[in-house]
Amino acid sequence: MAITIKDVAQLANVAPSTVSRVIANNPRISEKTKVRVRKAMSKLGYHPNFIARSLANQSTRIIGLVMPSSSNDYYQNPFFPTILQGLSEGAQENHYSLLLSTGKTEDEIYEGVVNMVQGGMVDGIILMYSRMNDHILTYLRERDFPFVIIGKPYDYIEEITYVDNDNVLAAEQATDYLIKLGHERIGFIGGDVTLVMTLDRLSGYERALKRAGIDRRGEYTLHEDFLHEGGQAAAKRLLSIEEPPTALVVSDDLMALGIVHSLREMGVRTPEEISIVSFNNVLFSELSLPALTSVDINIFDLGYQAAKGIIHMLQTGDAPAGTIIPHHFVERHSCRSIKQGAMAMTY
Amino acid sequence: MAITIKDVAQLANVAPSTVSRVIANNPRISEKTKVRVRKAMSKLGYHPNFIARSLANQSTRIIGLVMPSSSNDYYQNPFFPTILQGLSEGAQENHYSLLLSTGKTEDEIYEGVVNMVQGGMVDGIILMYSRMNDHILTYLRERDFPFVIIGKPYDYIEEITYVDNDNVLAAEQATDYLIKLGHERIGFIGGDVTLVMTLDRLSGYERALKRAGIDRRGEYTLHEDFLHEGGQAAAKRLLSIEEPPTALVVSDDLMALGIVHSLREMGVRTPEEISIVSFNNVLFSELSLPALTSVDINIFDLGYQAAKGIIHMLQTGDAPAGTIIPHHFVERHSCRSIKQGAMAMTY
DNA sequence: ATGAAAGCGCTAACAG
DNA sequence: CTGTTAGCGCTTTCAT
Repeated sequence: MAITIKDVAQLANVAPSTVSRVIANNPRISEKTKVRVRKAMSKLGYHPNFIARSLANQSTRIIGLVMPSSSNDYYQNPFFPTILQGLSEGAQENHYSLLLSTGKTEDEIYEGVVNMVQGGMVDGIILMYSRMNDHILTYLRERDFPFVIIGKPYDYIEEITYVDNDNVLAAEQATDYLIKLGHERIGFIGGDVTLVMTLDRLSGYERALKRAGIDRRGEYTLHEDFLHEGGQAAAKRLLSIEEPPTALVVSDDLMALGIVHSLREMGVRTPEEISIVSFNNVLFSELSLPALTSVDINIFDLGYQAAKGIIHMLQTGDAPAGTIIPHHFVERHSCRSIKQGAMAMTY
Repeated sequence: MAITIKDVAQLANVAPSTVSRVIANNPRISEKTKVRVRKAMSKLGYHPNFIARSLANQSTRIIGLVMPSSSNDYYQNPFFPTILQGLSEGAQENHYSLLLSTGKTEDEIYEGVVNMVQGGMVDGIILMYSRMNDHILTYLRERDFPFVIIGKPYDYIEEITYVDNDNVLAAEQATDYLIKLGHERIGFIGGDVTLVMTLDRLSGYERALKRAGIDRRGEYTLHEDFLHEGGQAAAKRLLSIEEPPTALVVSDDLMALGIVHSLREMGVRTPEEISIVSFNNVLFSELSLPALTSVDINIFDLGYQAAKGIIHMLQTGDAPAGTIIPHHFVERHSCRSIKQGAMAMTY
């Protein structure tokens, strides 16, 4: 058995409650005894027991992290660790810890969250994604349990604290960029259609086309899980269209890389024959060939602000509204102008 | 206040301890009362409180995860999330949770670990790296606290439970491969030199050279943090050598990508002018240009087995020895043969 | 300024 | 088979 508050109390000749007060740095304890107690603590190598404290306090200073159930893809994407780094830093600064949800299927994850919440393991939850009709979100709302969502809520946006980019605007700008380069046959390759992020980027894409007076073609929009097939399916589909697009807006760098790769295998070169702009600007976007033109969404900040947000909620009790993290466009070498007479922008 | 065991007891007309026994599915309770108690539980929506249980049991069913302090690089590398996925799956299967260490500096991390351990927050620890003279390792050993290390222990290898690849052999094979292709001027680009993994790969590289009767040249071995500079520094250094290497063994795919990129910018093409074999075989190794020849070290398994290992230790009390995860060589297009008369192996 | 005592919710002897 | 009781280690009234 480890050193407890009682051992310290005994050595310092005070009551356990006094030791507790010293730990909390209660001002009603005289400096003298504080010093004496602290000496006893370090002499014994005392360390407070978190579990006991949590039980008494009804608070653990632990934040639960919930990942989407399509975890395989999520884990593979550099998006995930970066956001985790942001969360970690935000938590650390306020002396909070992070508990990971495990579980592969949606049910397993749901159950895990219920255990975390009802089991009193966490003071708050961060949902690392936003999707439509999410059971977990509903559950947390019903119980009125503090949570922050990374991404734009699908419903009840006024009542939920979230951290997000302006994905509609970002996608609109990305599409605009392609339009300015002279492209009209522009496709959109999205990720998981149940994620609000995907929907937002799609509507930004549509808005840009509309404003430019370009008709949107159904066959130019693809939504699938291309990570594992490395974009093969998407590439084939695109090339089978009679009038294939000359440019693509791709919802994610890794997907973009897969598509570039597959198209190349089928003899279509980027950016010579097809221009691509993608999202996230992860580290390898810069290192790939061609280097990817990408929208940097400040992934780290997304995590950092989410951590700050939930901690703020827990400490003050009030729920800040949505926080929008700025994005910026990073032009590299995966797009070329197809205006008549323009120079090719190649690597 | 939430529903407690007492509420259930009252409704079911039994003592709290009986409810506790029903939760534990104690065989000494009659089916009748079990049913009655369970009915009461679901009627009230009872959920056991983890904290209280942990305090009484002196066990949390939580495993602490410790990442290296050079976290920036670590987080950026797809290695990290994949290993986490393995850990997560191994934990989930046994109903354990994962607590992340936060903290950027070595001191912060150390303090975090001490809090986890002495605070009773975790039953065991997984060190996600192995480095020489690690304070944390020493601390855990001194306290005789259960832990598993991912990577080969630098010291006391007989006394520590670990999960690792045979990195020496893997690097030897990778180097052999290049030698067989006719290369003699082979360089080695390692990562953090305090990581045992780096040392092992270096010695495998040296062993292969030695066996082939090739003198090792000091200037062919580079150790730096190339992630952020995208390999610029390494590329420059290599090209400044009078007789630059014709092939490289690179300790990590992401680094390899950075070097390929930088060399390309300086006019040196892979694999035409320089062959590269790297490690880890992360997803984008296949998608990059050229696709990287890489040693697949089964990252997921590394994590999965580590989780299994610590849980086994916790449940049985005995400490399994080292587990070696097999690796395999994945030949792609980043190397070419330079034997006289041989065909170039290009993409 | 400090001590005594109750209690956070659960488990585990010990009785019966 | 089930109830009683005493903790797990800490916090927090309520006294003094």
